[in-house]
Amino acid sequence: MIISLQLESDTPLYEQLRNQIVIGIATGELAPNEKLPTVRQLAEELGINTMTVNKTYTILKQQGYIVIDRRHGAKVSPPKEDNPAPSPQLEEQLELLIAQATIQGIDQSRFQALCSQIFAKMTYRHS
Amino acid sequence: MIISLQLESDTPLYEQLRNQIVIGIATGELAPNEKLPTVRQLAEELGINTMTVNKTYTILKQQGYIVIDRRHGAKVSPPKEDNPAPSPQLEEQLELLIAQATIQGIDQSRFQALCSQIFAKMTYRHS
Amino acid sequence: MIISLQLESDTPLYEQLRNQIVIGIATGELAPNEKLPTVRQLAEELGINTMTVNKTYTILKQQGYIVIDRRHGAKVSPPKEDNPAPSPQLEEQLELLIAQATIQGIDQSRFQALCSQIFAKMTYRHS
Amino acid sequence: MIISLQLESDTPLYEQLRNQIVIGIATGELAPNEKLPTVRQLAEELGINTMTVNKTYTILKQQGYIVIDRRHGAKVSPPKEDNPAPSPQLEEQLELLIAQATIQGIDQSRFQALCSQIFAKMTYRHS
DNA sequence: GTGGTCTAGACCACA
DNA sequence: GTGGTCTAGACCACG
Repeated sequence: MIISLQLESDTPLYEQLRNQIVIGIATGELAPNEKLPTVRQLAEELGINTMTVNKTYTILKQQGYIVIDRRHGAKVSPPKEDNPAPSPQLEEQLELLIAQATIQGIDQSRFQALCSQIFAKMTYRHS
Repeated sequence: MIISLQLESDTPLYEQLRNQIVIGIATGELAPNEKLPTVRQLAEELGINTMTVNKTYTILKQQGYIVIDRRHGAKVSPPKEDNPAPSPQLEEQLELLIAQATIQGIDQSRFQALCSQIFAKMTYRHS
Repeated sequence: MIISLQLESDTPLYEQLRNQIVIGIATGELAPNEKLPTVRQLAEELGINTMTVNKTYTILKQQGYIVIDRRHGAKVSPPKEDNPAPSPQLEEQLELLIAQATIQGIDQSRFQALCSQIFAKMTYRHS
Repeated sequence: MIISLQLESDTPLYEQLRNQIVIGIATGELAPNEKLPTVRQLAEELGINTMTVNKTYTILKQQGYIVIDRRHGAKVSPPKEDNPAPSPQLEEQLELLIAQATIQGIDQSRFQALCSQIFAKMTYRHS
């Protein structure tokens, strides 16, 4: 999996990293129960500090995306059951996103098409 | 227009303010070419520092949501022509949002329904 | 409020600190909405690193014990409503504690007396 | 006796194992002077490293819960005489637990009821 | 060899 | 002046 960090960005490194891993999980590039690279490996590979990677892993663990097995390191969490109730934060963020899209001149059908296109990339399976 | 800030939130005040104004524009609560309160008025009304409001206005201007006329203060930008090409940032944010939704167990149809629901809320206020 | 850390202990510093602050809140030594010392102050006072204190504050914030206001630093959270449903972890920890007490030869009435004694120290108020 | 370990838990394996054995002793599931399985047996049964089990036994011995006889292996210690003086660690842990409960909004009567409930569960298994 | 903890010191974002 | 982020490098706990 390819990860690219922008050092000049205003979003912190640990958050950029977290986001890319989350997307990796959703697209299936990182399969459920797949082992993630060790903190040190990833830190060296990305040219950043181990503690930054460590923080990312801690957050991903807290948010339930990964699981840390003391014997084998970090693994992707097994998939969740279907949950039809979206979290309030998700709704809030989506509302803001739709507001911005609307002002940009993107109407509903265009937006829904964009969603479909992104969903097509996500091959996440609930096996 | 009612603006409520959470002083204890993780998102900075200037960003909360920016987001609420963006939503206000999208819903039509703030009409195109409508005059916004002055920095000082808004700061006092919200009980926050003028520099914070100033930063918000600067960002909104940079992002094209408002125009600042030295003589008449800040105004909401005129509406954009229909633009079928979404900005890269929008796509990126939407991708992350959809990734998180997918992992939460929300499937495409459920997500699209949520979008429709939010669009309906906006259009309703609009008219 | 007096805080004493044991550097030789096997419980990490940030956890010792977290525990003592929690007890401080419960006893009322730290009142609701009271301002906590800044990260730097506390770090210097205790002779430890700022990041250690920072980690403690982050955890306390995540667990809802404190709230971080960007303008004024960290504050004790306002008191919770009465909640008669104990968390599963609390039950689990209490079960282990009671098991150990039982093996030590402490019977139920003695244990309950000990609880009463500790409760007497807690002057926490739901104002 | 059934022992279930969570490999992904924050609490180390040797500690999980130690806790479950302590509870087993308190409930009477493991009777005084009962022989425990050998380190190798238990390790194989649980699918973990022998060093982990070894560490658990060492700790249990240090804390007086078991005695290790080189000829006959590990046995549960004989019951203690009634000892009305709780250990300082116990008090400390209980204080922290009660502090957390208090802040959660659980009052004394509710907490005492919870204690009674747990004592009842233990005594029930005991008899 | 893994992640967890801690340090000393630096710079930045926020208000 | 506050907390947030990041670094380089060290040591420890766990298995």
